[in-house]
Amino acid sequence: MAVAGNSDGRVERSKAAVLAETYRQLTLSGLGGVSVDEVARNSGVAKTTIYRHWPSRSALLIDACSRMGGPQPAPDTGSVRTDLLALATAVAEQLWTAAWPSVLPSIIDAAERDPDIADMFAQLHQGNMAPFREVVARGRERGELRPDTVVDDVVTAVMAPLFYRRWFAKERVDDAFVHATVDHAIRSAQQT
Amino acid sequence: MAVAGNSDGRVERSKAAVLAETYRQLTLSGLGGVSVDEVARNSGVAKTTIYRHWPSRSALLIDACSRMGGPQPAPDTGSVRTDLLALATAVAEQLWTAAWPSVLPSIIDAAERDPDIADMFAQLHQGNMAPFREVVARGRERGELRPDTVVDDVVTAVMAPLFYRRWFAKERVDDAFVHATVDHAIRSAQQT
Amino acid sequence: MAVAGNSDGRVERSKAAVLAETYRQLTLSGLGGVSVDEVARNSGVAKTTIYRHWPSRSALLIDACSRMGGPQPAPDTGSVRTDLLALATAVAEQLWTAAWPSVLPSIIDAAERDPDIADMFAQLHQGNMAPFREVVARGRERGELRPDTVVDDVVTAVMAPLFYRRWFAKERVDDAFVHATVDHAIRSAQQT
Amino acid sequence: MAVAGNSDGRVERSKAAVLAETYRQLTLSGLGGVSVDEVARNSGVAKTTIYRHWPSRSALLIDACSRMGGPQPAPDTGSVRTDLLALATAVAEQLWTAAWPSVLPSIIDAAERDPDIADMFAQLHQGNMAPFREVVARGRERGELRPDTVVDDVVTAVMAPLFYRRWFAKERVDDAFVHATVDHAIRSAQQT
DNA sequence: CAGTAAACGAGACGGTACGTCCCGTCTTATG
DNA sequence: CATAAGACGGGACGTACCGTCTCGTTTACTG
Repeated sequence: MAVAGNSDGRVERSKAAVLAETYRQLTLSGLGGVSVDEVARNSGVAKTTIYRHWPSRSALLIDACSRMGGPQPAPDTGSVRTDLLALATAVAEQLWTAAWPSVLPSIIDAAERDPDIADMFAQLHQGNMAPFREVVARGRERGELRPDTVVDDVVTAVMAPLFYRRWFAKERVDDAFVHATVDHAIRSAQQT
Repeated sequence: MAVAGNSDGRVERSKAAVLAETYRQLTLSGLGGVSVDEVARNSGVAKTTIYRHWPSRSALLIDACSRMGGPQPAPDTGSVRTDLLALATAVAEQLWTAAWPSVLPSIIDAAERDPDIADMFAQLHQGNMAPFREVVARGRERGELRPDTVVDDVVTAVMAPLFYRRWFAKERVDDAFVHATVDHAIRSAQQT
Repeated sequence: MAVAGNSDGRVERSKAAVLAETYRQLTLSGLGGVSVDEVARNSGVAKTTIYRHWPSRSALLIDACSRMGGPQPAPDTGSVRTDLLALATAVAEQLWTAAWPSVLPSIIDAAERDPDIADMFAQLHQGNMAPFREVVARGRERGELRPDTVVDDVVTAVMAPLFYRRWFAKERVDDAFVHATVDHAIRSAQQT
Repeated sequence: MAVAGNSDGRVERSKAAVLAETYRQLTLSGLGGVSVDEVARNSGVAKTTIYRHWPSRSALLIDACSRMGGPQPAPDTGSVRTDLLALATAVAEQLWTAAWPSVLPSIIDAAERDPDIADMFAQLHQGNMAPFREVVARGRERGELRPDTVVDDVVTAVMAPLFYRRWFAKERVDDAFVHATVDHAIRSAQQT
């Protein structure tokens, strides 16, 4: 029967090749720099095939984007501060060195007008923030933070300055900045 | 003499019509959604003329963007907190209601690869933040903030959460959030 | 196999439509009056497609021109004079009534500067003169003309006055003129 | 009064500069290769001024063309044959070496559709042929040619082969060809 | 010698064409 | 039935030219 049709490995191979090339262009030039023709040329997969697997350029971009920035594991040192510091330092490092952050603005831009992309980005960001939320939640349960602490507010307090510095101020953050930010965020959730 | 004479108003009229239409498209679809042909069609200005005034589509976009978000006047109530609250509330309001914030991500995206656009954006953002910087500097001089306060850090502490909520979390901020953020930022600069 | 398969008739249809419209414009306004955009508009074939089949406007013109003035069959009445008269009369008729002769000057003009067009025109004219050459050659073999007759000289003697009258003198030739010209040409090749 | 207004030499100077540059472009690229903008650039005369003196590009071209190929003086050796030979040899020489013959096809092409250009060309050609007509007429008066000789037919018989060889056959004519052609033309007008 | 009118340069303007690149649809032949 | 190959219509890009226009300056003749 071969109902699922996965027996023929071609589909997987095509999709993989297309996504790989799409990802490559994505990191080079952002969402707007991805050309279906170019993807077809460089991946060796025919344009027809691409449009068979993804209904539109947009869908392909969504698919490729949603695989970006694989999930960090949440550290568990027993201290919110240490955990958050580890996570924040890693994110700060990536924000200025990895390829994928340069794609974020174009995704956010597209999300501004395309609900599907907005959904994808929400999920993507949700995934990326998961370790932060987990670490904060654990800290609250351990009593390090006030029981009425709103997890997202703490996460926001940690992440927002990093993103801001990456894209609005152009200055790269150093360890001191990350430390101060994390301390600041925690203190807010500890104060009476 | 009067060689440079602008007495022929055609240039002004053309430029104005083009910039207006460009701005319109900009707020509708971001940087990537602006088409020179479309601008020509809707503005009644010939494509040739557009290219006579701006050497490239990019230059036109830069010009149009740099006129966005006119400068807020800096309030001076005698209290940093009140001043910052007023400014932050206004910005928060605009972030979710005005047309131009939806263009920001596309600008930031373009800036990621185009140095000219990066420069324009730096200047634009500089301009938009000026009142904040002024208000904070005044507070520091009045002794409301520690003398070693770094102005930009305070501004970052106020703005970052607003931007983060606008584009990463999709939740609109309320007055309570703005208050908390401003208080938080000020407290950091007051603590011993 | 059949790799090259022309089974998809679209190419043929596109090419035909484009060439037809090009020919139409050609006869109306000469080489210089053919506009690719106009051809695209009137033929219903997209400009992109036109440039897919011809690398440049020039190539399209060359292609369209080289199909002009289909080959006359060479008559064979057994007499050079009768044969030549028939051919020359037909040419004279066409020179003043058909559409394509009006294109010749623009081709000759272009050939003055563009070697590709010069080649095309040489071949085109070669084709148009073929029946004349054949008829003269046969007459020489039959002994009607001296054995050392240079075929091209006879053809020139017949054609040159017709062309001259068409474009330099504006007077249309009549049968008497054609007769005199042909007789004259033949006599030159018969005299001792 | 100063009605004629020619006292101001600027008009003459402008016209001369424009015509010179036009002529230069004309011989380089034919009628179609003349660009008013380019003429303005290279002549130092403003486009406005050009259009002040000539109502259209076409008019400028007509003006420039009509000054081409200054009038040959008609030789008078006392023999039609010698006179014609001199003239024909000179023309043959020019056809392959001078600059202006390369413009003729584009003029003829334009004449095909533009009556004004047709008139200009008729007059131009008339002027160029004048010496030939004069020489033949004198020969007829002297009795060298039959009294019922049609002048234009003799001129045609001499010129047509030269033009034909220049533009249809690409082979340059030699002295022998010119001699044969002239002899041939004269003989036709002598025969009973 | 001041005033006027023509000629001029500089260049803005709307419009059409050029040839290229991309998008998303389509048609066909091959595995 | 997935695929490669590629034709197709459509839209945008940035450049060149055409002929019209507006403006301020120079030049020469006038009163």
